Amino acid sequence: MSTDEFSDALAQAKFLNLGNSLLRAARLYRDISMAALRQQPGFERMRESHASVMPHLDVGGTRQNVLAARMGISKQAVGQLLDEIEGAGFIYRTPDPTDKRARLVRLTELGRQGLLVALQVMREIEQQLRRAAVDTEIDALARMLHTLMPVLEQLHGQAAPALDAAREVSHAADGVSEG
Amino acid sequence: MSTDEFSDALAQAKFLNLGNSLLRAARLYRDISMAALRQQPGFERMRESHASVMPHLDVGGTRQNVLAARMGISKQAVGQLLDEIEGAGFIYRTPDPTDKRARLVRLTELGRQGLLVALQVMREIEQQLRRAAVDTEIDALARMLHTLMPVLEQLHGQAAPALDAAREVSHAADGVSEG
DNA sequence: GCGAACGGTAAGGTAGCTTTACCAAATCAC
DNA sequence: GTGATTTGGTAAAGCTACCTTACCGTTCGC
Repeated sequence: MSTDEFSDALAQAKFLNLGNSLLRAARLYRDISMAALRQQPGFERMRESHASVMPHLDVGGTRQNVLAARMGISKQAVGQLLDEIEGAGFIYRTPDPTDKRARLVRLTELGRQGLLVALQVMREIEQQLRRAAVDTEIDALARMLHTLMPVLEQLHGQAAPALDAAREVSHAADGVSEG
Repeated sequence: MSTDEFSDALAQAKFLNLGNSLLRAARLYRDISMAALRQQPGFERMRESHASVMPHLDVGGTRQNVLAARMGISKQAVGQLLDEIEGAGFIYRTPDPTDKRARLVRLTELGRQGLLVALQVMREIEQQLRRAAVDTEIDALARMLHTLMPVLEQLHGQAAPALDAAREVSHAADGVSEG
């Protein structure tokens, strides 16, 4: 491969990158909303991980293992996280009357208010986006992400098997050294 | 606020969430591509952070502080990261002839191959998406993210000041306790 | 030439997870 | 009903991917 060919490929890699765009947009959105949230009285010290739990809580209370499953993280991580959030006053835990091993996680009044504020913040960001960009694009973006998600989930399930064709290019590391 | 009203708000929070969709899509994309990359011989132990450096490298070599600036992380983090990637054989470092303090980071042949494989993997994922979804939507999605990015960047710069209106809802924590 | 700025390293800390190991309650097997 | 297994949760340690503070040597501005 010539240096020119490689330069072209490199340039392509920098621009043809849907994943990177998604990641950057997601991070910006997250940082913007968290900054706004932390401006509200009572939520100054809220962290992203705290916020990520809230939408998974049911009104009637939720078991920790259910939270873990919904969030896709380990029970231990959930337990740790909840310790912090409980300390911050957003949730409380009560024993589950139907199972002596289990505990039910519930939002405190402060936690409920937090959720509402977060909701409002999200609406604000959307409005700002609509104001600055072409209005209909926001809806379209949301719709697209929604339709693409199952495809991504499926690819994620199959993971590598579906992407064997990449091997065609990859003579990589077959007798390559240099430094 | 009634429980019903709150339930509605909670339900809304779960679905009206552009940021969450972005984040989930981004993570899925990332995990899919990394899994595919790791299937290639020579890249079994590559991590996401490793991959994230590669596209920032110039053909002629790049200084570490430049990398740090481009990636938006500290010089120390870059140094650490590069130690690992150097150990894995993807890059090498040479003294900068024009500045005795600096070192230039360059891709090894293996590193170049890695970039090409990554590029191919990305193309594969796009093809899969196009196969499964409406073809034109992928282009539109990329275009939208592209147009929305500056808006997000700007909001991120202003951060909270632009989102004061959220305060209208937030009587939160004004004389709230309960547990 | 001298102080400030810059390129980079060293050491220690933190967030947000994971893995392994465990306990007690609940459920199943028969 | 008793024993084996599963389940809800905790404990402790480790890991990744950063950051902060502190520092050293080089180079630049003037």
